[in-house]
Amino acid sequence: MDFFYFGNPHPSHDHLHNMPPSSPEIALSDYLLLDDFLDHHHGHSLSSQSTESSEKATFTDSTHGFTTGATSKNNTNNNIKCKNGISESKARLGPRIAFRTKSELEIMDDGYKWRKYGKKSVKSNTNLRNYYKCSSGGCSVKKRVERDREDSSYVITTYEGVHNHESPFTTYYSPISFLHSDDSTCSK
DNA sequence: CGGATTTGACCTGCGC
DNA sequence: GCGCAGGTCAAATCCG
Repeated sequence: MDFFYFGNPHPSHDHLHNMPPSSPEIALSDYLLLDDFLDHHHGHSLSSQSTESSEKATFTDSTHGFTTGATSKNNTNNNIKCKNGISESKARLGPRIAFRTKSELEIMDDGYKWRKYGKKSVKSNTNLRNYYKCSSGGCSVKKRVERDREDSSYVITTYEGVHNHESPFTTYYSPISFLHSDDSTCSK
């Protein structure tokens, strides 16, 4: 089981900077560290497992690896597709990371460009689940976005895989600079 | 017109 | 083997 302190500042900062002036307040509230955990607990337990006091997340090297590693690419290349490519989806793309965000918006700009490829209602959650793929060529990272079953004001975002490219966001915001700066000092 | 989104169909895995 | 649930595909549609 992979453990990650999911404290990558990119999602929150980028999101906040890209919010329109009229957007409702959004606060990162819960970071969920999971891999196989997700397979057994689904959305319902996710919310109950999360902690309300985890606003301060730790930014670690593993998080950096999350953005720059190449394992997902290798996995994809080595995988043998069935005729419609579904087997690719069954192979693990890499670490799976989920976090819960209090937001009225489901789409959070995390610095990457995502293409929506599916929407589904699932039994474990009365809300619809949206499926996204990274739209960067050769990058097979996926994410699922769904509203918390018990509290629809929260959005559960699950990332699966590792980006094999830099976020376009890093052109303007270096991770290093984030590590050494206050939140309040972030600006474009 | 090209890229993004929608949505029904299809596929796979799993439990019974 | 069958049915269900979750995940993905791809044609149709939308939108800038």
